[in-house]
Amino acid sequence: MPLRKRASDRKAEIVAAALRLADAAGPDRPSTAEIARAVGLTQAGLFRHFPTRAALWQAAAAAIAADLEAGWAAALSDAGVGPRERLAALVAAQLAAIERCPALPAILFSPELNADDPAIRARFAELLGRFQGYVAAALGELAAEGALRATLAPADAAVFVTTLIQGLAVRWRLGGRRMALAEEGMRLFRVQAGLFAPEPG
Amino acid sequence: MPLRKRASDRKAEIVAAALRLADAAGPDRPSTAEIARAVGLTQAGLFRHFPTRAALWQAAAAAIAADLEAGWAAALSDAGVGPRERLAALVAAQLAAIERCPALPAILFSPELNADDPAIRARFAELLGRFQGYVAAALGELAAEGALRATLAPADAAVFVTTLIQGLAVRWRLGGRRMALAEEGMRLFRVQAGLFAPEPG
DNA sequence: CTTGTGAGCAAGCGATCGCTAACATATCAT
DNA sequence: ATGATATGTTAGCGATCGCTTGCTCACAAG
Repeated sequence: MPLRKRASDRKAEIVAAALRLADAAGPDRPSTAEIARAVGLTQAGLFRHFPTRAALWQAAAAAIAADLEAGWAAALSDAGVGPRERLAALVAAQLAAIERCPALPAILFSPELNADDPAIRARFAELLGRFQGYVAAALGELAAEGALRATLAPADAAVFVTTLIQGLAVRWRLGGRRMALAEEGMRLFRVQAGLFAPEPG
Repeated sequence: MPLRKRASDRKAEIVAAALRLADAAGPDRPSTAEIARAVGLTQAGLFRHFPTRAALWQAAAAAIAADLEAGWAAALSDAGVGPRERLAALVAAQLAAIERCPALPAILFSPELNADDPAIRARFAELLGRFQGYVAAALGELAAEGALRATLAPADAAVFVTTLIQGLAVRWRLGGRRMALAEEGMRLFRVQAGLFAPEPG
């Protein structure tokens, strides 16, 4: 094993450590010294790879965006059968992404990262909007099929779905992650989807 | 007007300023200097009223708890007619509390304040559990009346209700508070409650 | 009018923050 | 083998952090 790692590997390592630490301390919270220690570097060594602390978090934001988008793409492609399966795949992908990076909700929704950096803020807003759009689109197709209650607007249903995911993630985090997020999340999602179905009468 | 204020007034003023600033910067974020400037004191003057910075946030947590509990008590008492009205009153009270203190969700759910201070963490966990309990109890009564779908467990329904509130609060905050939280929240709650009702057949 | 106390300020402490400069060495290309 | 480059280190900068010290003075009680 080489004593020194390639810059690309180090960058990924640093970003991963930052996200891991952010989960415990809060978004934007871990200091450069903490992050450096986590990857076995001196604090100054960090600045070989990122010109500034803000750049580090921009890279972290980009990594998050890439991970989310990959998950959505997979959900939208291999579940091509119908809107019902596509919706479930989207929810599953989102829950899986949160399990992979528990700091994700805190990072996406917290003001710390957003406040300072308008670029990150805009990027995250666009990300959240995209997911909301995918969910709403699937629900719209369900409505067109008559698979949604007449009294339930697809946009409202999308709010129910996305707030359920986000709320469960927060609950999972606060509860010390004792429950299995994906399993419990999909169970509740199926219950919710059952409520969306039109009355048989 | 006296040049100097009574300590009790100052304390309340300081706590209010801290909560107001926390909304913009994130929980636990505003420095003692910022808070002091907001109330027209020097940074050192702050420590006449709170022995430590942590004590300030403990007082803020207590203020939040008192506000929430007062809202719940009102909702539980004056809506004594039935579980349906009680549930709506609880949701309305929670939305109103969030409108009064927009930093509330961030403070309740963020790790910054909780991580350092186990006392605050426990207090907030108890608060959230209480609200969840009130909601679940009302939904349980509805179920006993046969006013809930047979396939819908009251505990699951309570998750849907609380995650809706919390999710809307985050959305409200991120969207720059352009929507009217209470109005939109109650509208969506009513839609959701409609989904909970048993099928007429 | 005096006096004790409570509410405030100016100044500065040690620690930590993000970041830079100067220097060192592992690794790669030739 | 050797020079160039990339990946590190040590040391330290200025700013800011929470907090303490020593002092001032407004205000209420006697």
